[in-house]
Amino acid sequence: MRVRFAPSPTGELHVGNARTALFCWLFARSRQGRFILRIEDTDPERTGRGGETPILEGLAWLGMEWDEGPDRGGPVGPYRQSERLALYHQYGRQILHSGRGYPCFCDPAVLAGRRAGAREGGRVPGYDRKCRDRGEEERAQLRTAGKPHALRLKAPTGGHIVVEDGIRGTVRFSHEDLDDFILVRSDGRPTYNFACAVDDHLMEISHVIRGEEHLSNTPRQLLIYEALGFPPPRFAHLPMILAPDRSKLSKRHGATSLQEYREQGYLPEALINYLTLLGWSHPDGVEIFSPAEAIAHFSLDRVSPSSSVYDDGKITWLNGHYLRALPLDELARRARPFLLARGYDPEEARLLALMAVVRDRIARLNEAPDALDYFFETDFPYDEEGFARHLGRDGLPDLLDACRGALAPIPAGDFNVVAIEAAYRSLAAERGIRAADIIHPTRLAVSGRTAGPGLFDIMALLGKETTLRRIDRLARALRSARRS
RNA sequence: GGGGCUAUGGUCUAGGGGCCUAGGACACCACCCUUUCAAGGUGGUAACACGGGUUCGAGUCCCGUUAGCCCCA
Repeated sequence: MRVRFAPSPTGELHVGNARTALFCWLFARSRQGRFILRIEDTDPERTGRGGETPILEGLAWLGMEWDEGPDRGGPVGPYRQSERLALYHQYGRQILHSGRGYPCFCDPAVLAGRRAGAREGGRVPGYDRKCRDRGEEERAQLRTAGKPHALRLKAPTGGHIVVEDGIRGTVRFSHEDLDDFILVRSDGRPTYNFACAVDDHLMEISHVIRGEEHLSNTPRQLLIYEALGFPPPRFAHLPMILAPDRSKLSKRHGATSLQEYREQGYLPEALINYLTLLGWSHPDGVEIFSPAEAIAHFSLDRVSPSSSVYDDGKITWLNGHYLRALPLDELARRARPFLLARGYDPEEARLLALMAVVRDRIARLNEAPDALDYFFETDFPYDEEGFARHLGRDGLPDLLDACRGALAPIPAGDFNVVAIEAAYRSLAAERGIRAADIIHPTRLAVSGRTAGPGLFDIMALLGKETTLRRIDRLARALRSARRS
């Protein structure tokens, strides 16, 4: 079993491509096969500045190790199409000499214009086969005249061709709908279909698993295999991933590249789990599982044929789940860079304590700096609504003074959750009020917020001195706000 | 314009003729827990695109329509 993932080096690994790679990988691993990486870089327009590095990094980040590829070689290299040009030319000549193809001298610009015209006129935009029946003499003449030419396949004109798809079953295409398409352009570059067929054969690919957008290309590739006398591989076309509005997933829908997911604090284990669920289902209906678990149960017949809409809510939920499942030190290790980016650089022990207190309240690592900022900032603002609400309570500044008084006797070294809570509960009891009546204003005082971790946890983490200072600060702010 | 693929709640899906008064997950709503917010627990709302067939019986098979997507580009 040999399966390949063949991305263009666009400078980023798109989620759709990542999912394709994932299913190829799962399939290969589930069948003790080889997972091969091939870079399709013959089209300069699709070959972005970033190149292939982000793609390799993305795959590695998700934990999909490949057995052969441009960076590590293998028995059937090279693994970049740009380094295989001679091969395409060689097989192009074979097709030409065997009479299964012919040189086409038509001007590409003229053909493009005619295609556009045909489309508007409501006619079939296929090639009219003008060069198909030229005599050898005429061809030689044109060639010596230096006229540039492309190589076209002499496609069958009657009957039909059948694609046996591993996910969709039998798909029939009529030969009439396939024209004499180009194999090698006049500038020497192979077309996608040609390079793909030649490479898949030479690389001994047994299963071509790719996106549904290539299903319509498959009969063309089958024709190439036939012309070359190659036995065709098996095919399977994966459903596409759509944006919430059912259009193609693009940047305006948020994160689309793995790099972006990483920057937003998604965990690779959550992403890979989510992507596996997009189009495949575990036979036992389980939704949370490891790659190893997926490999153990993976099969193409559990892949759904219909395209799926990417659901931001679900991946976020899954990420939160994995975040909570992480051992605390591991969570801290992963969160550290996100905190550092904000200039927060706590000691290890403190970081662990902070993460313990927010881990249930964040779904992505990049939320950590916001969730923890008041532990690092001193002049944080107060939540407006919260401040306004407390402003309306008579005697609150005095009550805050009482809170301070209740906390003051606790030695700084014993300023822990138990001691603080005891002090607050007895203060509330003494005054005959609910603990909540002092807890809420205190929360606003120490964090500026109305929501967050348990108040006693926050105070203990802040320490006695900072806690008291912040209680004073709010009391002062309330008093001056009431005066004005 | 032609060809192809697809069609179960808002979303991901289970289902491959009777086990379906259509199951699970996310989201949503309610309740519980609780100092807030989360997390967690419990419960709930919500779907077989439409129309024809085939069959004793169709979400499941066939045909058409519609819609979405893909390819020729």
